[in-house]
Amino acid sequence: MNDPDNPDLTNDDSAWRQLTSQDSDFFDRDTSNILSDFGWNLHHSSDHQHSLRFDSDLTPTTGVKPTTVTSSCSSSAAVSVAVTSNNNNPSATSSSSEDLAENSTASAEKTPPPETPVKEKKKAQKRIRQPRFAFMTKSDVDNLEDGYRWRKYGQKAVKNSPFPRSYYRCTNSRCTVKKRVERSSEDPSIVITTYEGQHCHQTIGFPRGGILTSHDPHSFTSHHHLPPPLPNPYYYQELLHQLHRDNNAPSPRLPKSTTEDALAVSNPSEEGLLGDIVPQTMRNP
DNA sequence: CGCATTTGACCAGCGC
DNA sequence: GCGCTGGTCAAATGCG
Repeated sequence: MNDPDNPDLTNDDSAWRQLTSQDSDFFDRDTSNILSDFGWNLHHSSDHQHSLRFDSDLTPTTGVKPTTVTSSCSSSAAVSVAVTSNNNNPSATSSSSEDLAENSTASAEKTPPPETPVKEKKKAQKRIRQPRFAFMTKSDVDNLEDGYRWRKYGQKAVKNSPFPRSYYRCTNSRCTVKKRVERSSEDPSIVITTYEGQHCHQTIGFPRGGILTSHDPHSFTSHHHLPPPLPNPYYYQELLHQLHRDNNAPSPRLPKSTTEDALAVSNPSEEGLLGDIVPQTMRNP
């Protein structure tokens, strides 16, 4: 990889195309329109900032290059979005950074001593990279309610951050979804949550259909003393499905851009996950 | 008692 | 080979 602090980002020119606000009239449209071009929808609030990042490899056979879309809105509704879709085509991603999720899970199934059948079984399992996405939420609460139950299985101090990173697994025994939660070192009020994998079951907390939309800002603003509610979990699930479909479809029209642009959006020297996810424009408005 | 959390140990990957 | 870091395991502990 090119930057250990930002394992999800690579400087590999062949692996990334990048959009920035300087990139043609494509960005004259607002963020929502941009996302809708990908079949995605953006939901944001006026006083809670959300940033989404998708890191998916659902379509290993498509020729679609990994794509990053970043944007920020200068209006009072502060929105910053970083969307990345990575296919799993080995030829398209020579950087080992693309294998972060796989590595992490492989680590979880570290070569076991042959004495335990359970571990042998684990070893025999073929790891499949899970789609990941991350988003930022301004909240005093670390573990935001998202409709699923999570069991904490680890906590680690993170380099360049005074705040530890917590690791959670979905409590559903058949569900392999994990999430990482950490606070931004620059803005402790921001919680960075990274999901890996897709739930294979329904939520336990939210009724289906309660998706928050940008047309309903009060969904956020009326709960100043509560952790900002996340959009309905199905929202993210559906986004991932959208991503899958789009990656199988003809490549969306994207203006070409330079790697320099890509690097300008996320400074590799920034701290860990934050530097990976948060566009510069959001961190330094 | 069952489940969740805490926390030190362990492992793999990577850079030097 | 060594050290650093991220990620996970698993025993101990806490809690309802």
